Order: sequence, then structure tokens, then C-alpha cells
Amino acid sequence: MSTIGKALSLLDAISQLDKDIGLTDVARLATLDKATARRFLVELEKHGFVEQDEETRKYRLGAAPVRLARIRQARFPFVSVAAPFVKALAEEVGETVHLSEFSGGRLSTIHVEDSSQAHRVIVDLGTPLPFHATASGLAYLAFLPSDEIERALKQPMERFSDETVTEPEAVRLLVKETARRGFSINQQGFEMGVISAAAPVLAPSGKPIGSLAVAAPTARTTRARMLDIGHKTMTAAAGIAQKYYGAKP
Amino acid sequence: MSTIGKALSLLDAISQLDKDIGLTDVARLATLDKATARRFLVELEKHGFVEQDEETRKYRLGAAPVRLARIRQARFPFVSVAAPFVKALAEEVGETVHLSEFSGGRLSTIHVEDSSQAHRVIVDLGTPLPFHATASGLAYLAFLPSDEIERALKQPMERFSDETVTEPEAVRLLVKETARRGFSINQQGFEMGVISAAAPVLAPSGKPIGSLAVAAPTARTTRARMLDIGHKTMTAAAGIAQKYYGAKP
DNA sequence: AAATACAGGTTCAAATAATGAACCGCAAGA
DNA sequence: TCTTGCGGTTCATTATTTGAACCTGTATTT
Repeated sequence: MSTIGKALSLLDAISQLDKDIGLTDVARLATLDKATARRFLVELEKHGFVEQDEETRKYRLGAAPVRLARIRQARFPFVSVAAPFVKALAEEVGETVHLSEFSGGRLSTIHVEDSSQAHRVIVDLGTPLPFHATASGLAYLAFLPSDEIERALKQPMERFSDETVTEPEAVRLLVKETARRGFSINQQGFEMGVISAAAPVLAPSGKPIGSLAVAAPTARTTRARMLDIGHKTMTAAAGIAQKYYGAKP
Repeated sequence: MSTIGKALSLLDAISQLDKDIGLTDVARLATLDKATARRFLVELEKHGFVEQDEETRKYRLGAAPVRLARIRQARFPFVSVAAPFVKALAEEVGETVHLSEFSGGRLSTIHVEDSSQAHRVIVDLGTPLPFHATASGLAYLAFLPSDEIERALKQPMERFSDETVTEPEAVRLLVKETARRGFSINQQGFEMGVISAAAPVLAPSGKPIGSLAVAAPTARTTRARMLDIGHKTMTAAAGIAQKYYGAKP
């Protein structure tokens, strides 16, 4: 892997932490030598992607991405266009709704609207969503060209819970079902006790750019309710796509 | 410069463009060999920091910073805390107000609230604000420890307009005046026809983290009005700091 | 109070990755 | 048809990255 790739992976590792991290730990986490990690951190800090706490000497994500994100969103306001739909859907179904976007070879959560109920699913911002083990991932996969689906099915499939489907053949079936239905359902494949339904947000070309997903505790879901939620999610996702691509110059 | 630094500078160059750019052009812009630029772009694209238009083959800023920015803002909600103050100030003074943050060795605009007036100053998101030639920069400088001020004054000072102050001694005077007064005033030093007033947003330690600035067309400003605006900006900046540092865990 | 452990940070010879001139193939314009 | 300029690639040369061992300061243990 190139130096740049390694540095960006280090940044990625830091971004997935919710607290500051020391040099030794971050080097171990990114499987880099301490000296190498330090050089990368210094370089990243120079550009504002990382910052070091002056007191504790620990490192954390810096402010530079905020600037870049504002620029990106001025041209491609995906989150701001989608936010009202996410909120409306969360209110309609009374469950946590999250939006993910494909970027850097994976799907990551970029917006969350929590359910108003006390017992609700918590989704972390920035979490990478594995294609085979989440409703969002399946919804995304299902609308990819078949050669890209096959390529994704060849990747090793990590097990996240007792219910994770890790057989390529079984995943292929789920993907086909999702494509036919228009939305996906994932039962506890990522986290026990959570069932999700998701629909892709499609570009005019037909290519998915991300997913909209509802995550509910299994305790209050039935098959019928999930199908209903799935349909509503599909409608909302289509609404996002229409507004996002319609409003652009 | 390290490979990482070069790649991040390339990313920075791309971010400052408001349209897509081709390989040859971006290589020239970043003063890199075409082959080198391509390798960097591929690496940056793998991680989602850059994306290539499938049709035109041109490159643009990717979606990865959006994810990182959301994570950063969940912990340090500088923009979202400041936004209401920015808006209120814009309404109060009837001019364009912008917020900048120090990151990666420079001050960049991260939020803008346009004046409601037809004749208004346009501030671009993401624009780097030179310390010596903008009100924001002077406000930031003025509250730095004196050794850091001196270091900044030793940097070469670019001329942006006929009115840009480029003499270190003259800038030092402006900085001293700003420190005494609590806010800065910059008359057409960055762009002709624009006069600005700015105040720093200070951390509890006393270190500035960014600036709040009002930019008005010279045509409708008087010295008295700018002083009034300056005071209001100072109050708003202090409000941001109080809320930002008060609300944190 | 001395000893230990471990943190952040640095050094420099050895190992590896970055570099760029020259190249290819293609498409638009002359 | 020929030329120009684009995106993209190649590979011998060159410069950068690498990491074991090293400092130094500070908690923690004995």
C-alpha cells in the first residue's frame, strides 16, 4: 500500500474512535511503527486533519474535514436535501432512521434521526456498514450492476452476530429478493435485537449512491410491520433522489 | 515535503476549485508530474476524498470529508453553535457575516450568512483568509502570544489589492490596535470595495480558535458605523465562545 | 526514595516506495 | 488526413520511508 493510503487509513482509524488516542495506541491500531505513525500524524496535523491536545498529547480528528465538507455540500447537498425526509420518516414510523452514502469503497452513516421512543436503536455517525450484514448494504448491493455484485460477494464476509449471513450464496439470494422487492430487510445480522429495512437512493443513471434505513428493536416488530416500514422507506428514498437530482443545476 | 503533505496539498488545491478539473490541469496546479498526480488521485479516490466523473473523467472533491466532518462536529459543534449567532448578527447589521476557523496552519471560512440587501459582499466558503490582509486574520493574530505574532509577521505577505498592507511594521501596528480595541477593521486590504470588522472567538485558555467577521461594501459605511459593527461583532464572538465552551461535557 | 514501567518522541543505516521522461491510444479540430 | 492535446501507463533511476534501538520525562510500584 502506498504511503498516502496508509496515512488515510490512519486518519480513518482515528475517525472511528470517539475519544482521543495516544501515539502508541494509534500506532498499534493502524499496525504502523510508532515512528511512522508519528510522522503521519505530524503531516496530517499540518493540514488540519488531525489535532493534538496540547495538554494530554493525545490525537483526535481535526477541523479540516469541516471545511472540505462544507465545500462539497455546497455543490452536492446530499445530507441537507435528505435530512427532512429522514426526519419525516422517523416521525412516521417512530423508529431510528439513518442515511448512508457510498464513498471510499464503502457505505458509511452520514446522518441519523433518532426515534422518539425511549427504547430505541442507537446508530453511530460514521459507522461503516458492511454490504452483506446490514439492510443498507443489501439495498445498495441489490441495485448495482451484476458484475459489481459478484465482485462484492467474493470479498470475505465478517460475522457480526449469531445471525449474520456469511454464505455468498445466501447473500446472493437476499440481494435478489431485495432487487425484486425494492427494499431490503436485515434481521439481527449486524447487531442482535435489531431489525432493519432499507432502500437505496438512486442516481438518474440507476446507480445507487447510498441508502436510507430504519432500525427497530426486534421486540416491537412483526413481519407485516417491517414490510410496511420497508415500503415507506422506499418512498422516502425515492423522494430524496428526486429532490436531490431535480434541484441541481 | 513528504508524500502525504503533497497529496493533501493536491486535495487542498482541488477543494479550492468550484468545478471539476482534468488530470493535466490539476497536475500543473499542484506542480506535480502528471503520473504523480494520477497516483495521488487514485489513492485519494480509494478513500473517497476525491471522485472522478465517469463521463468527463475529471476530478472533484469526494464525499469522505462529509463523514469525517459529521464525526468532528458531533464532538466539537463549532459551526452549529455559532450559526445562530452568525445569523442574528447578519440580521442586526444587515451585512454579510462569516465565521472562520483556524486549522492546518491557516484561517478558513466555514460558515457564511449573506446580507439580505441586494448589494452585498459575497464570501466563498472554504476561502483561506490571509492573516495580514483580512479583518478575520488580524483579529486572530492579535490574540495570539507575541512570539507567534512575530513568527506570522516574518512570513512573506502577499498583496491582494492596492490597499493591502504588506509592511510587517504596519501590520504590527494594526495588530496592536486590534488587541487594544478587541476587534479589527480592514479597509479593502483583501478586496477593493469591501470593508470588514472582525473579532476572535477565544478558547477559555485565551487562545483564539477562529474569527467572526462582517463584510460590507465601502459605499455604505462610515467610520462610526464600522466601530458600531465591530462592537456588535465582538459581543457576538464572545457569545459563541461562551456557548461553545459552556455547553461542552 | 529508589526502581520500574511505560508513555511520547527521535535517530540513521537499510529497505522500499516515489518519481518523471517517454511512451500509448484516443478523440476533437484543423 | 494530419496535428494537437487529452487521460493514462511504464520502468529504470532516485529519493523517501521505514523501524529497531534509542532518549527523556512521568507515573506507578516496591
